[in-house]
Amino acid sequence: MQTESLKKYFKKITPITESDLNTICDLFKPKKIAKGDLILRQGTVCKFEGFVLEGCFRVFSIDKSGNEKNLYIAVKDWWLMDIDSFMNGIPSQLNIEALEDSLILEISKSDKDFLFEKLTVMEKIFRIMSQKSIVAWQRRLIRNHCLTAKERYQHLIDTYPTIVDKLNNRQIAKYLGISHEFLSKIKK
Amino acid sequence: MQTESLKKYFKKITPITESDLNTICDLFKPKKIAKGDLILRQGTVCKFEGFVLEGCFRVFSIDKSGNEKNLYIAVKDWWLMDIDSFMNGIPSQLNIEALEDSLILEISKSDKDFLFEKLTVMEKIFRIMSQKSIVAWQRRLIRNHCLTAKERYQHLIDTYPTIVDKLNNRQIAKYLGISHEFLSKIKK
DNA sequence: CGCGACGTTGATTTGCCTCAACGATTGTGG
DNA sequence: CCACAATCGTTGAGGCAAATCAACGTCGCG
Repeated sequence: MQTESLKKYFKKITPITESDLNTICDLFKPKKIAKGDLILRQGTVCKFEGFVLEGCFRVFSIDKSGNEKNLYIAVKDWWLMDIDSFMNGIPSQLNIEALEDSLILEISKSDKDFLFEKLTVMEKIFRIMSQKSIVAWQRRLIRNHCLTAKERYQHLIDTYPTIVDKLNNRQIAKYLGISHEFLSKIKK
Repeated sequence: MQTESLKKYFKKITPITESDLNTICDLFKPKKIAKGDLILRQGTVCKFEGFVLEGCFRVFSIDKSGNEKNLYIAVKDWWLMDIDSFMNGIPSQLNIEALEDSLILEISKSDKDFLFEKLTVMEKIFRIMSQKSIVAWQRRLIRNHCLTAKERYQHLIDTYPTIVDKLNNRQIAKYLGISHEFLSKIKK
């Protein structure tokens, strides 16, 4: 089953019955995305929440000078969405682009809201996921303040070697918040 | 009642019965903190979650060079804790210091876990709170990448004028991630 | 009064950016 | 399968944002 890794993912978060697991995962629909496709464009409303099964995406924003910044890179077992846009139905400030041919599981807002109403375990799962996410964002912010570009690059390699392998220098630079020329100089 | 603003806070997040509200808020205990007190020290386990009623705190970490970075400033209606340490019982990497004589509402881990088991609405409240928090952290990270120190300072003044009023230049600089000398130069 | 914390200012240094050039790699249409 | 364009990685020169270090005046407080 395509939902197998999603089920595994949920089971790691909290104990859950097989029945609940099926109810939840049945509403996630598989979707193939071709390399280069934008599945979310800033200014539009994010109508889906995606779980990556295969492939690689970048979630990025474009500032007023036209520079792209990668907020995060999503590979297997990562989530894709603009939370603010999805939750509140407002225009997104983020873009999501497939960096490879990819496969995701997608759920619509109405289906997700339905699950929140029907299954109490849904709230627990997403509460715990969200709290873990906050920790990660806080740590990343601290790293951005305390570490030099070189140290941040080293940390990235140490922490996510498999992600780094999938990215070219320009995407890595956009993630680290530096120019790709400077990244090239760092690597020596 | 001292829990009045906490109740108001929860009601804004999601509809909730008065009974549930009382069950939850009864387990939050008021606590006075004197200016300068450290209510959490890095290396120790965070055993509480705090909601600020009055006063002002800074949540900060100290890097290997001994530099302090303010992760955030908490005033009325903000939360105090190291989520990772509190959730998982591991040593904290954060410090929390009162910048003024303050008053908070505190709940212990066991009382909070009790509420999660007893009231399903608890999960919803903290799930929504956490998701809002993620949005804020993501935006802050983007600002740190895209904006200059001057622009970040201007954004801080525009967004949280009342917080800026409570802080001296050194604490503001530690929040913005710049030196206090440079902040002084920016302000002209 | 005297001390320590704070704010300011200047001189110097450094981390990183911008711009430009060039070779290497990849992708694509004929 | 090749030719060509487009994208990418590297390198260098020059510039700017911000850090560092040091000095000095101010203020609040014991």
